[in-house]
Amino acid sequence: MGNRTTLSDEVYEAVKALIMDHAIAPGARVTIDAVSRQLDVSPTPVREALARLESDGLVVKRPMAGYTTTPLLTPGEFEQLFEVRLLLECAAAARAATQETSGVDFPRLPRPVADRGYAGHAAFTAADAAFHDAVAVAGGNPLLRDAITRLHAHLHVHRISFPGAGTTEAEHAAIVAAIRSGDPSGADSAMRAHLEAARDRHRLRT
Amino acid sequence: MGNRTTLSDEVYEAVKALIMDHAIAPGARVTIDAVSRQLDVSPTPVREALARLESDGLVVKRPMAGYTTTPLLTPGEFEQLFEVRLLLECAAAARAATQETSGVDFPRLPRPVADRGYAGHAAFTAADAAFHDAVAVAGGNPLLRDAITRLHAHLHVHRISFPGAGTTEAEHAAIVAAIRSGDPSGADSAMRAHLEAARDRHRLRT
DNA sequence: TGGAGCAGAATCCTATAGGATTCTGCGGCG
DNA sequence: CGCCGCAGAATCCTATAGGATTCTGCTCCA
Repeated sequence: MGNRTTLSDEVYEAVKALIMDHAIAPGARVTIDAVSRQLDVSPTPVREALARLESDGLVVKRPMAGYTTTPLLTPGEFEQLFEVRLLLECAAAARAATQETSGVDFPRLPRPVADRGYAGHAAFTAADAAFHDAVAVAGGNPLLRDAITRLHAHLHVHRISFPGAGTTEAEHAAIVAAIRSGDPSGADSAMRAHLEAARDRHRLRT
Repeated sequence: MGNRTTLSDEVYEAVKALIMDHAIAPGARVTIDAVSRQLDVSPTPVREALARLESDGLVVKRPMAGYTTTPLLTPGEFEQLFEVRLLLECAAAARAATQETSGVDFPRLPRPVADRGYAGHAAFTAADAAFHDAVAVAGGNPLLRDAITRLHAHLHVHRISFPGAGTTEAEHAAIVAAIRSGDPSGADSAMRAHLEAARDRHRLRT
């Protein structure tokens, strides 16, 4: 079949989802055989997927002793993550305001209706990640976007604290408005305000 | 034997060196079998190493069609890279000036002797990378340091243009002086001046 | 009681084999 | 002359097997 996706890629996504869903506890061992049995594939693609996840910083390898998931972000690392996000994402938003973005679609968030359980939270996280990625792309600097992507900010934040809806959508709208009106410093400020508010929202729960 | 390094890691470093040395041309195909024969290992660890290199952005995978090295940076991407470096490394230098760094060793560059051979250039690149990494570490934000590392800036620059010694050592000394005297804005400026000068030096040769 | 030592089991690491897919060169046709 | 289709070869992807290393639990001794 003209399947354009390889088994290694599917395993990669599956294991990433397992980590995100807390199906694998933070700091727990990830045995290759266990994953291969659970997903009913051979160890080879699992090994390949774990190698990539290690580069992503989601698991760590100890030679001859297997992989373990990275522990949750400490409060200090949480602050460090947002410090880097402020650096990169504010710059991307400011750049986006100088670009032609009339045809760009900035995804909206799902309505923060009453708790839909885990699935709802996961969908919210995914939509928020999509919005931030859209801003990064609109910045027009692919290397900057890659640097933002490799932070895996949403994944790490999701692991420690399921996002609260709050006023996120309004903050997003303010960012989009500043970008579309061609106001770089306004976009920078709006993104900064949004990230600092999000940081405070999540910080409350730790 | 208590060998603390696994074959996959050695292959990873070996292939990275091959790319850096232009032993594998930019944009050329990297066949798993060829690498495994050349290094005299089985394809499995090669596959694992290439998966990691793909996460690093040094090779790209096309499903069912193998890996190819990433092409050289275009002039546009070169500018984008330095834009991100300015964002991250200036912030790291400024942070370093607020930290206790009396015991930190900032590596010096090798004397820019008339050695025009490849080994000399490679040593210069390695020493320059070590200096910039030391500044990133001194910044005290491990996540910021990781973001800088993942840019693989020195590797990409080395591929397109062997570094010219120039006045690099003097610029480095200015950065160290600002950091040690606890002057964040001075460190930021010094790093900015250094990166912009380096950018211009390399830009001349493209 | 607490720590060192050892045997068994589990796991990892590497090598090899077989089916599926893609790439390449050549001939035929418009 | 240029484009399409096809067969052979090369390559990739996955599965399985065997040797090497680490982890675990128990026993023994100070």
